Amino acid sequence: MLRTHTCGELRISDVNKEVTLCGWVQKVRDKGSLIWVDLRDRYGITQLILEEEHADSGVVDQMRELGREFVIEATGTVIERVSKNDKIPTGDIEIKVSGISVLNPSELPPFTIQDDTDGGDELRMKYRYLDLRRDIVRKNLELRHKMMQQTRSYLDESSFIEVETPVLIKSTPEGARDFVVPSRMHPGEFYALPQSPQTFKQLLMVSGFDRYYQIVKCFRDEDLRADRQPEFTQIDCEMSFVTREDIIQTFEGLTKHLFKQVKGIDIPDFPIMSYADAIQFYGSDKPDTRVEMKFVELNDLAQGKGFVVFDSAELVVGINASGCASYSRKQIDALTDFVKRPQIGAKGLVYVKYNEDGSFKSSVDKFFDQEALKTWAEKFEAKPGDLMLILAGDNSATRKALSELRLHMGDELGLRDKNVFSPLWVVDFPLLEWDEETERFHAMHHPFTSPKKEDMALLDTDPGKVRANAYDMVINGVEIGGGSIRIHDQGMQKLMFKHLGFSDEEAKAQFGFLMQAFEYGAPPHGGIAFGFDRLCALFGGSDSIRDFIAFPKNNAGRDIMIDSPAQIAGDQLDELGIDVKPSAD
RNA sequence: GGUCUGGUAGUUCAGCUGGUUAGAAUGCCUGCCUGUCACGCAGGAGGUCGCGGGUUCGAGUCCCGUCCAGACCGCCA
Repeated sequence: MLRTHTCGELRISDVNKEVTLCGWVQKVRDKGSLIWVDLRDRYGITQLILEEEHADSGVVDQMRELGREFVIEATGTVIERVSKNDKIPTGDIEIKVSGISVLNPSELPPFTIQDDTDGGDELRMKYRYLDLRRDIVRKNLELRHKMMQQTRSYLDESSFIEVETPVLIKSTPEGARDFVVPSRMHPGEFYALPQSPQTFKQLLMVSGFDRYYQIVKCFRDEDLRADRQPEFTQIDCEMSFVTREDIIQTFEGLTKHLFKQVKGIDIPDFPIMSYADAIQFYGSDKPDTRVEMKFVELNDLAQGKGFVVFDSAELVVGINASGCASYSRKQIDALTDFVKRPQIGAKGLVYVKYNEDGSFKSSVDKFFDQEALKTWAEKFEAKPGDLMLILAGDNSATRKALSELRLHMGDELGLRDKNVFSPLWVVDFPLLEWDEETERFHAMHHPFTSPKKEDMALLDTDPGKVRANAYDMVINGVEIGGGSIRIHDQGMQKLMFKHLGFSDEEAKAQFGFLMQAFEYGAPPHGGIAFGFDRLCALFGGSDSIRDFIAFPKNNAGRDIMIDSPAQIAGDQLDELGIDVKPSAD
């Protein structure tokens, strides 16, 4: 070992020890006859000191030549500091340097290696290896590591077996776009990277593994977001001989275990909410329940009074913002602008102020008298001092818009605290969703999701009404995990493919191996998959998953450090039997 | 595919309704400093204002196009 200690471990009790430290030069402070160097490694910072008078002049010169991020080895004696620094754990001591050697000099880094770095995102990503030297980014990866260890420990103790499934698989037309990989040995044929190990884990259930998990990379060739990367990590799980309740119990347990072990927080049992309720009361299938403000529907009270916006609307619905009656005209105009943004697309916003004196002031006073507005307030359970915000229009678009407004008000009122965690299960999703473009149903979750027994009869009469044995875990408005009880009966699976518009031949070509497996004794089974990157970001208090991934891609799916994706050489293309069209421009 | 925001010194940014030689902070370089730890003090270097075109006597500033980055909508079984 080049070093005797790390830069984070020496304390006052180590005084007089001869030590050798290795690390990166964080900072040189040359005070003339006193020179300090902050030496940094993964474990912390230790201060080196040299007194010009009492030191070898060669060492002094070497010390003066050090630059930021030089890698050095320094030998010396641990001494107690004259003036201590209580901001760092090693602040009581420093190393009186007797010898120093530069293991490797460094170019001047393009940004400062500090928590409050002066570097912008693009620069940080281009020099990600330097960015990862920063404390806060490294801590995010340490958090990720801990989450991974605790996940494995919990699942291992619950008799789960981690099994690796292939990464080179087959493309399917359903769902997200696949990343494809050309095959050299089979020109014109392609592998696909898995969007999830779904079919393989179901096959493992057929094989009798009973409890499977895998912390696994998955790939989707879709547009990115702050919380979406083209390659991402799932905690993928499957269990046999279970009901929905068993899955919920097991993985609520995993989540509570992680909160306890990683954050030291005890989380009470998760509420269970139906998809229908989530949409009705929150306008979203992933409600942020840190915020109250449930939707209140006003069609019965607000329609037929001559206000054409309400009268012509499919839905009149609002929320009550507690204590916001004091909002100024300017603030309410800002809220109106917010809902009118093209991304939200509401036509306008109706407000009703419930003044402290018990009177009402609204933007629809022309159509509704004080008595009428009082009945609204009662329905909202509003109190004097509250502000009711109401939208009207087409059912689903209006709910969506009000959901955005609800979250916005939650932000304004400071209700979306990063240190508060509000998990819940959303269950009974629709099995099928009508797709206007292709004019057919497609599976909301995936085609292996089982319908609820009591809704089976509707499959032929009203397929859109059939509910699935599916569940999502939602925390603070983020979809953290989702899964379902699967179909294990080949007849049922065939029926499902039929409803999804697959011909027998197509179903066989795509998923024949699964249908065949179901003929050989498939146990009832179900599972769940967690978005691991999102879970880490949630635990780390961030909306973006990028800083919880060592080497993430940017908004356009590009890695600007290694500059990928990139073209490949012509003879590589030839070998693969691929012709690349010249680009359209 | 679309909407919005941004691109000016190594870096983070300011630069108003177009008008002398484009600024600040920080970083960097030189010198000074015996208790610094966001050290301090003095001095210095550092710019194709993303790129292309246009309007104008004159463009960092206005217009058009384009590239890059970020957030979002569509998309994400």
